[in-house]
Amino acid sequence: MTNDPMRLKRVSITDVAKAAGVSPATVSNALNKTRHVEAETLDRVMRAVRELGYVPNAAARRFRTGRANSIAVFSSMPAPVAAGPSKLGFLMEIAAAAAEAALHHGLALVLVPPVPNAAQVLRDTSIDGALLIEPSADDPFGQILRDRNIPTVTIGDSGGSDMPCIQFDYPLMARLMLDHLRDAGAREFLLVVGSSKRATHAAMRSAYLAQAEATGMTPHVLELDEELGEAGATRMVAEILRDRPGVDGIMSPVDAFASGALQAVRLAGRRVPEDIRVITRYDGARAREANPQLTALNLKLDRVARLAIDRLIIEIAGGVGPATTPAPAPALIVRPSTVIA
Amino acid sequence: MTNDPMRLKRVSITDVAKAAGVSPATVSNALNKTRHVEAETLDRVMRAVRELGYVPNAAARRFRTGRANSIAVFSSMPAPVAAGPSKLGFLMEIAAAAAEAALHHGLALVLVPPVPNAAQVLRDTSIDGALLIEPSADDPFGQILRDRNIPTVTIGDSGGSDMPCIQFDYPLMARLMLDHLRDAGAREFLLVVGSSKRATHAAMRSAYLAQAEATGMTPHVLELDEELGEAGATRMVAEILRDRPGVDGIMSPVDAFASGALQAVRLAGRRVPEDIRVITRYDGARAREANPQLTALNLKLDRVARLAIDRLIIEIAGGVGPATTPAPAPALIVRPSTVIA
DNA sequence: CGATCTCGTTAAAACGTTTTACAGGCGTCG
DNA sequence: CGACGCCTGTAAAACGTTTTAACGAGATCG
Repeated sequence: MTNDPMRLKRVSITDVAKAAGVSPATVSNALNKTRHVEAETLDRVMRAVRELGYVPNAAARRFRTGRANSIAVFSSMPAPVAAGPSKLGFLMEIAAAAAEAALHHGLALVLVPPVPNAAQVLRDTSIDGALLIEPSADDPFGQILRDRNIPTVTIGDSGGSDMPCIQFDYPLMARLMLDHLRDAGAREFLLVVGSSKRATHAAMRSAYLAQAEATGMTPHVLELDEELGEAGATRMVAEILRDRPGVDGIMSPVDAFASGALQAVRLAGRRVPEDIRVITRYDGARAREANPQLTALNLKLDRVARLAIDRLIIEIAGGVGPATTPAPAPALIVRPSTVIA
Repeated sequence: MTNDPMRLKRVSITDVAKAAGVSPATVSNALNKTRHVEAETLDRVMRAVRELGYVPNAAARRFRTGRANSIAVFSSMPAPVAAGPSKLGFLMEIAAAAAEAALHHGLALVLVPPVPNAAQVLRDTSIDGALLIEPSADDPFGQILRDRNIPTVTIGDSGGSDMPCIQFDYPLMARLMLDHLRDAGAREFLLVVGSSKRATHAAMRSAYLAQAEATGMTPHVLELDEELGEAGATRMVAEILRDRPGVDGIMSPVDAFASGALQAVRLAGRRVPEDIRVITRYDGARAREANPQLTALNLKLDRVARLAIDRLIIEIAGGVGPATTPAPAPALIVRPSTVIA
């Protein structure tokens, strides 16, 4: 019924109007309930809609109203440590929960993986708002989103911008990891962070250094380009293990680095966790499938994603909301990489 | 520069035209390279664009051209067995790879999780095409997509429709699983399938029955509503294990069912794999994080997703492509749930 | 009873872009 | 030299919807 053989022109609101004997404006009002229309008229309109199989042109509507009914989720974490086809990570976990939450508010979620030409999404498709995951201080997506003033909520940390943020408690995360390493018996441990300007690295580093000073431990900080990914971590950590035989613990906020470190330990012929304990922050596929499985933090990303969507809705509506919303407290998940089963 | 204090009206193509002293049409042609414009004119236009900070209105463009520059990925697998915030699955794995591939072609990917109001995405946002994952014969999304004649590529099986398809080799999948179970020593095994009309269930069932007949094995098929998810599988499989003490193997195309079955075996006080071997089809988080880890198939979903995107591009362009494209052959991943380490 | 208000409806404008049809200039060919 | 074609540019239409301003009819009020 709805489409005739020769791929006819789609039926428009004026066709409906004509069929129902009313004006296009009335049809619009009837469908969107923007103004009251008399019951009898409404009925005629609805019947015409049904008979003609009218379905509103989303593109035209979006054009006219300026509302896109969709939001995007970005992450500037480079591919080697973020999502990859087989290594679903942070981004995808948030995307899954966010998509569901967004849909609940009538918004579609467009998924923007960390590839070089990702910014073109902002040029070629219209979105009402964006989620930005753990931006660095000089985040490229952050720049563009701000320039276009697209309502944006950041997840983790605002990266120094004034965008609203679902704030991770980085100090608490660091403390959980540090304390657990000590409790597990480590006395001299290595911190592996990324070299980007992300809050997670900075916070982890300062908490680590503070603790080192307090306990008199000699600090070892390895700073790694995130592009190097897991293999890079293996290589660099192996070097350190050779130079600093006293190291008996490794912590990293980046799961790819931790899992790379695990490799390095194995290659060095040391045992996990007996000789060296390894702990990471993000409990993703890498942590759970490592051998031995990695102790990590439950970041409760599904709840974080929902909070972010809720906050973004406010922002899009032009309402005023809190500059930062605290994320739920992370919880330690103890696994065999730090304690003997 | 780009936005003045009082949140001024966005600069449009006519503003640029005025500033450059040309017509809007020329600006359009200059930007899109639809026609040649003289070098000197082009230069004036580009300068004006830069100075005014013009950025084309994606919504208007999409409205005018009818191209949305985005595609959607749907799965009608109910939430209990498909993606969930913490159980990233089939859908998300394909989405991740598809998003990357799509972006490569200048298309954004909108992620449509299996929630009740998912169909509204088709009403409220415009898309050029869709990916539909393993549709059942009476798939609700399939219906709508066909009605609206939105170019669609199905993944796995076309669900009886005439949509182009990246075809899984279900018989081969079944054979790999059946043969491996036998090789691992199982002699009387149980097949757990969903009750929906999906090709995977039908193919698995018929291969199973054929093999049973050929080898003289008494067949046990458990058909389960997909909505029941993992817990439902545990309950029902437990019952069967009680009634049929001879069962020494369990296979299921659905990872949630297999992992539920694993629970049932444990509850029954039987050992995996010594007493009962368990094998599943989809190698997702559930399979890899189960205890013991589940033997499964590598479906090479990243390559499947890329194939699907390539095929969809053709379909959107109105070109003619193959009705079915074979997916790469699956490969068995042997894990402790079927053989002793 | 005239003025004012409310209610349902409508005509027309507006959104920003691409595209179509045309115009003028200039070179080329017959 | 006229006809024709090519090249660069432009005016105007078109896309389908929402929104604004206005309109007529009836009700209400002074």
